[in-house]
Amino acid sequence: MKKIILIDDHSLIRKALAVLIDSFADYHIMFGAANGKEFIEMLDPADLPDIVLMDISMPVMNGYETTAWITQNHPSIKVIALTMIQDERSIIKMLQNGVKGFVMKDVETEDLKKALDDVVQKGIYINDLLYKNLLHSLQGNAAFAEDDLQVMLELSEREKEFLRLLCTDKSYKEIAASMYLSPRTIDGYRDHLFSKLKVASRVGLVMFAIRNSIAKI
Amino acid sequence: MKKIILIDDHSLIRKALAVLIDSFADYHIMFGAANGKEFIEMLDPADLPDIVLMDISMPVMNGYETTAWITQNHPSIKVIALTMIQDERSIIKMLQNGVKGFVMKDVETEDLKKALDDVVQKGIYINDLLYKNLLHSLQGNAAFAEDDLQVMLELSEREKEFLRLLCTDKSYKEIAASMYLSPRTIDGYRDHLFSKLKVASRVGLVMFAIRNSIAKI
DNA sequence: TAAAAAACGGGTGTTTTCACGGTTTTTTTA
DNA sequence: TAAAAAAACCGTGAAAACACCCGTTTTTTA
Repeated sequence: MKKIILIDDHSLIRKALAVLIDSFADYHIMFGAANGKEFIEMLDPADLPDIVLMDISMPVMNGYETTAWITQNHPSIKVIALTMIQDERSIIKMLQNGVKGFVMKDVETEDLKKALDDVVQKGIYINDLLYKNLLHSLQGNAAFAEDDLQVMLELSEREKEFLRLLCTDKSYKEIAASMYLSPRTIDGYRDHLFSKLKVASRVGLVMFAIRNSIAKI
Repeated sequence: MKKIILIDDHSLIRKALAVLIDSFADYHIMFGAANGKEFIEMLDPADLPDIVLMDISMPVMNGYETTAWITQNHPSIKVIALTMIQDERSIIKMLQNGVKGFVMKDVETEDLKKALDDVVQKGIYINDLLYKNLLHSLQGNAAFAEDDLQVMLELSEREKEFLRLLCTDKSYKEIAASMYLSPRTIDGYRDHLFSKLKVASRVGLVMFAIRNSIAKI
């Protein structure tokens, strides 16, 4: 009997997947969490799961960060990513953080079962050539934002929100209004990020936000 | 005997591909061009090729623009894209512009032959599941920069060069120095692009450049 | 070859951004 | 629960960005 934890901010999806997976003979759901932070709080180090099914985009602590944390702290846990979209950058970033498989959210029951079985038996699940290609192209591709990863993990939600707003035509004054903060505070955010991200202008911050998918293109 | 034209700014690649393709029994190269502009100038409307093998990144008139022109003006010509990288956005944009197949530049001889045969016989060449997936995801994906395409085609090389430089920490003064222009001229470029791209700040220009792959992330 | 368009350079003034110096309040954590 | 860390806040002045006006030269096109 393999133990599974679900992490997804949509409770409906958690519920549906829980029912589905509990119907499989060899698997049962330990619990579900709405995001990485909640997961870490609920996790009992004395009773670890075999597999974590993880959504990528979540508030508070997203799939990248949570996968990185699991790989770091509990490498025996296998992470399978739940994705809606087949975005190359997301997939590559999840692979870099140690994910062992991908399952589309609109997947058929058998495919989900196969993903679980494969990860248990082979340690990895590749559902089609797309990921093989990506995996392959990843190896020959050194031009990735490796350096950014550590910095990314140190950003607060408020800072990420600020970075998203930077990627618009808004002035700092307007951004301050959007965030219900004084323009002076925004100045502090900016100056702080300048030194944290080692850039010297708003454009530098924008480029960082884009590179790391904090802001949508 | 099918007629082929090669468009690639690297003359060595043109040469190599020409020799290779001329060795195939059923194909011969009409001529090669270094970019889209040169191709259009050399093209004889009374003697059109069956297939154009097109590089994506070229100076003066790139693969997107040239493919769009061909699809518009000579829809009977089948375009096969020559790519070095499997970048999702590039592929989607080429598909949107009417490309009929993709061939990696480091492809095996047989694969190139098969691409040509498939495009002649079936009208399309899909070398693996990657592109099937992309094609599929394209249909369900409305969130694409359709509106930008027309504007993109109206940008001069100098403007694109300027947009690339905008995506850095450089000030306008430094950009002017890089382009060997007066800061006043740069001001003009900026103001002109503001109205052309309907944005009101440097960040707006940067976002446009990123969206349309003018600047690399 | 005249007209149109694109590229280039300029002046002036306002607004925004950035650098540098800080303080106070809230939240974490040892 | 006290100390440390973080988040929020602020003033000033110089530098950069932006808005709006303008003319000249080169290239394209009709």
